[in-house]
Amino acid sequence: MFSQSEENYIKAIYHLEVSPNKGISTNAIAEKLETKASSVTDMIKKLSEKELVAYKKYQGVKLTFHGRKVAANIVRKHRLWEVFLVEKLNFSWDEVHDVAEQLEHIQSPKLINQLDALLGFPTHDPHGDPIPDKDGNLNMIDKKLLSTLEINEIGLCVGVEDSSSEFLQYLDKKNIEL
Amino acid sequence: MFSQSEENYIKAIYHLEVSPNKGISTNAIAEKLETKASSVTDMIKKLSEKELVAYKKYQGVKLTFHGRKVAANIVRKHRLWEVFLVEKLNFSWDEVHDVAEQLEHIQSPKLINQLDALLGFPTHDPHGDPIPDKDGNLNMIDKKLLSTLEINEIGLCVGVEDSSSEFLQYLDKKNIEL
DNA sequence: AATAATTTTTAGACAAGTCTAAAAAATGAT
DNA sequence: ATCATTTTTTAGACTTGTCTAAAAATTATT
Repeated sequence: MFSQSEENYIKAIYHLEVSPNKGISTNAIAEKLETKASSVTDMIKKLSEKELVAYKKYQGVKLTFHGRKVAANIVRKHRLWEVFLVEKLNFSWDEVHDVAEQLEHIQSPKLINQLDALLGFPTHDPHGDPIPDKDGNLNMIDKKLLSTLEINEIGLCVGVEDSSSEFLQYLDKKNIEL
Repeated sequence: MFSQSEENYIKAIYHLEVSPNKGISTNAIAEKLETKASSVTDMIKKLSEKELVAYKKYQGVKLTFHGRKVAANIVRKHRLWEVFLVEKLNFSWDEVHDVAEQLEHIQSPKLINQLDALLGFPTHDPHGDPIPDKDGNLNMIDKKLLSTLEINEIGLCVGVEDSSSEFLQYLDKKNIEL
């Protein structure tokens, strides 16, 4: 399997890939993972050897098909654990991230499938983000920023961009929930 | 906190300590962790610096009070996760060990306390082993008759049912004492 | 008690993952 | 198009945890 570091890099690249066209810059990854650009270069080489990413010097990096599947699986685990923490263990939605960050690295397909079942096959995590299925696919829905809504325009709040505790608590105060 | 390796060593020493009197040998730890004696010596030095174990060269190693608490907490987590896997995720008792081995390293006191509650504060894991409480105490002393011990099962003799002289002298002859 | 066998420790090496500092490539500005 | 700035890569070093091989200490045997 993959080391925790490798998984963290793969996931970071996955999250940075808005469109799968252009490569992700070394600096962007370094910033996301709070590490140094030189460390990113090193790790990218290893991921490239394992064919999880396509990499050409100075050109940034892209996930391969296989890499994207691996990433989606990590995200799937992360989000299922978040649902578990909120639904079963009474965590609030702003407390789950750090723990889920650890739990996502647990290696056991059976564990995840049974957890999925225990939770009733949820489609979204507590922040409203979609949970990839076993094959790494997810159902996209069209979202717009709350700040771009017109006055009197009606919408259903389904997710947040910023999942910091401060912001989530601010939303709670404003009685905005998913 | 402690690294996974450190935690694994602490737990191994904890499990090897049948009576807290004599030190655990380097070789015994190496065998339990399927590693080499030289690696054990290296790690023991680090644990000793952190005051988790008391160590004197060539004399074996013993957990400190603090070390024993840390160990009990890891065992607590391991066994609670085992209960979770069996009770909530339909694992069978012989499937849980490897996954629990991973889950025991997750760092979140709230997670463990909530899990404990979800499971109804179980006192024993699916193998019948007792679960330490939050303070690391094994409240109920699990007593069983010596005659019911399996071959190679380890126990600490804490009392006798029959206190006749003949029986006690028989125990002396077998070098069994409290 | 002296020697043999075993256990433990030391010394030196290696892999993974990270860092700093410097070199190389790409990008931006005049 | 050239020079300056930014980004990326390389080179070398450090930490953690491991290993092998050899030295030192302990334990067992005669």
